[in-house]
Amino acid sequence: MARIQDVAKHAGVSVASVSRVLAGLPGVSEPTRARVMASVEALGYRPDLAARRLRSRRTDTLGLIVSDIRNPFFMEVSRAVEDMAYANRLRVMLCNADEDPEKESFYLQMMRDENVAGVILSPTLARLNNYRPTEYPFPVVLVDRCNSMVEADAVVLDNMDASLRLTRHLVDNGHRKIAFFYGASSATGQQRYDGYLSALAGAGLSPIAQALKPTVEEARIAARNFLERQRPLPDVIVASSGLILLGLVEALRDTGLKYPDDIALAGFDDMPWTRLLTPAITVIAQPTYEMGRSAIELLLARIAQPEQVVRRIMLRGELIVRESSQARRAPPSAQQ
Amino acid sequence: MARIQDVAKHAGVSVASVSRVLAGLPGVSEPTRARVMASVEALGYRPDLAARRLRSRRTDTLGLIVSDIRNPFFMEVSRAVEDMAYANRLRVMLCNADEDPEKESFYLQMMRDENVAGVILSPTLARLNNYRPTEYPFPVVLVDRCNSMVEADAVVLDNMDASLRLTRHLVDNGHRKIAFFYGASSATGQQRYDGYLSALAGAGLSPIAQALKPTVEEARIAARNFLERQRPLPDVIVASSGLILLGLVEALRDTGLKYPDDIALAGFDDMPWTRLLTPAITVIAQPTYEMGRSAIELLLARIAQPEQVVRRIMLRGELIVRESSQARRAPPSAQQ
DNA sequence: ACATACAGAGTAATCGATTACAAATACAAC
DNA sequence: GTTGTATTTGTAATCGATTACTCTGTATGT
Repeated sequence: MARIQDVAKHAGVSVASVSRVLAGLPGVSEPTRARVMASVEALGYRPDLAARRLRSRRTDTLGLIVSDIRNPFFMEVSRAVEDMAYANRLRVMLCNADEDPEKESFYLQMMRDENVAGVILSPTLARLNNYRPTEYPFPVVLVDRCNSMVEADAVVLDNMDASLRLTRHLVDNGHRKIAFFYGASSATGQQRYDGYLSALAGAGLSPIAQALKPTVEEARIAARNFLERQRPLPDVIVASSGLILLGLVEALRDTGLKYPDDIALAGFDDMPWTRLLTPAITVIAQPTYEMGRSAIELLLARIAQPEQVVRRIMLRGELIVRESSQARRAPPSAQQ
Repeated sequence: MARIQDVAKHAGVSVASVSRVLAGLPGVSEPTRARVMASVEALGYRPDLAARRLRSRRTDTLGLIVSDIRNPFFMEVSRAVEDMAYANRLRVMLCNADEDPEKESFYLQMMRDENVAGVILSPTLARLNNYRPTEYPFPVVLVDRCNSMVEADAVVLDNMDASLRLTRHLVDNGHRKIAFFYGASSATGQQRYDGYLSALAGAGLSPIAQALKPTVEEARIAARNFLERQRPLPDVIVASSGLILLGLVEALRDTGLKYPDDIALAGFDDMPWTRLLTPAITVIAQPTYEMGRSAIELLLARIAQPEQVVRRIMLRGELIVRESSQARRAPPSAQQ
């Protein structure tokens, strides 16, 4: 492996000149620059990142800590971040905290150790609830999960609004007994729950809620129990996330209930299968790619300007109405 | 930030002793070890990774270069690798080459620059076809994609066998005109095509094949054209990957054709939606998690023993028969 | 008592870059 | 020709760890 010394010798200049050329700094004459570049090429020189980072105290690396990599939502967000990072010649360390505060802490510690330039984080509820920005030696942008208490750059969906619109749509379609299955371990689930409550209150209806861990299996089990025990059945069940929605669909399958006739269905996240199922499923689609892109933009801006004012980007979810949310043919509680 | 010097001073020992304690090397007395640990604790000392890596010429980091992170298959593989890495206190740099040889080269170069301990790679066809193990300064384990020419550690599905069994199942069910949509840009697609051909040859049938780029959109467009133009329609279409299968289902939806009555369906990869659709879809399920786990095991073994003999792990796909592959009620070309 | 071995601890070289500072050179103005 | 200024280049310190090597002091065997 050629070192900067070798390049300097080969080009007949000092290491400082080589370093300056490679860093693109001014104060190098054109002939020198050309000779250095030729030598770099000739020797196939590649700077040693460890040495560079040690001396310069910089790493062109970002951290991305998502709470569940299997969730297609985070998948899309990661992809957007990857794309942007690639375009900016930055490295990304992608970590999967798995909704586990301990793993999350481990990875945040790792980010410190790696001395990353910044982190994009979708925090667990525990962390968000006592979030102190000063705790981290690097800028952090929150993604997907944030609340109004927290003073931090963030990119989130307007969860309250989206959930409210989704629930109103159901009310408008004649549904009266509206159940809500939501992930209790994230701020997002909470906010969507609040939106649901708010819509119900507006319509004078009472809530039927079920908090659970936001995984397909948990949702499936909870929903199965619910569907078997709860009588009379509600008109419709709403899922606060794509994974929970999937669990619901599986539970319906398990119990032999048909939507939307036995019970209607709606949820968050437009996944490949939501429009393929028959009947297709009504959802709030999130602008996932846009969220990832915005997050990294906020982060890069913050890195460039550490003292900039805190910015929060709130994006609007798109309500996609499909067959699953139709009211029963002869709804007992609806007038229509 | 406390440095090792500060710890040494605080504990009243030399930096060498601190380093030895932290590395868990022998030759340190118990009292010294205890004092050092106490000082590390007291100062909240964390070793500087850049310095450590520069001096030791080691990075506890692995690279994982997948060809398409949106493909649920690679998603699961990544998760397995992540899990294992977390358990071994290793870092993973996850990169998405996006089926693009240029991006793949970029990331491999990045792995060199990062001086990673090893790489898990699902190579593009171009790279695999003139793969030279010696080209890389780190051990590489191939995952998902390999062929018998290549002398490299690898974890793959027995694609030929799986595809053969899937096709035979179709033949056994009375299908005669069997179309195959496959990804032309990966070794995997090729091998599955070969398995298909082999099964057809065994049954004295002739192939109807369609090579394409392995994305949902490409498959959807190609399938739509195919379904509109091709007459008579084949009895069944097989997709060589989950993404292509998804595109096929969408194309059927687009053209209003019903499976399995108008045309039957089967494919690779058991995704969340394959069993949820009605009719559910017959697939070869891959042991994805197991593949990721095996890949990292191979890699760690190779790192520990560089001169070990090359190993290839070939896993068996599981045929999951569902309704989508049933023959037509009154099949014109089947006897049954 | 003396040589030998060995465990424990310390000193200082080293990894390969960046960068502060000094030195050299070029060029313009007087 | 001298001086001053700007530009280009070089020298050497530095980042913070690891590790080769040296130096103790104690134990063991004869």
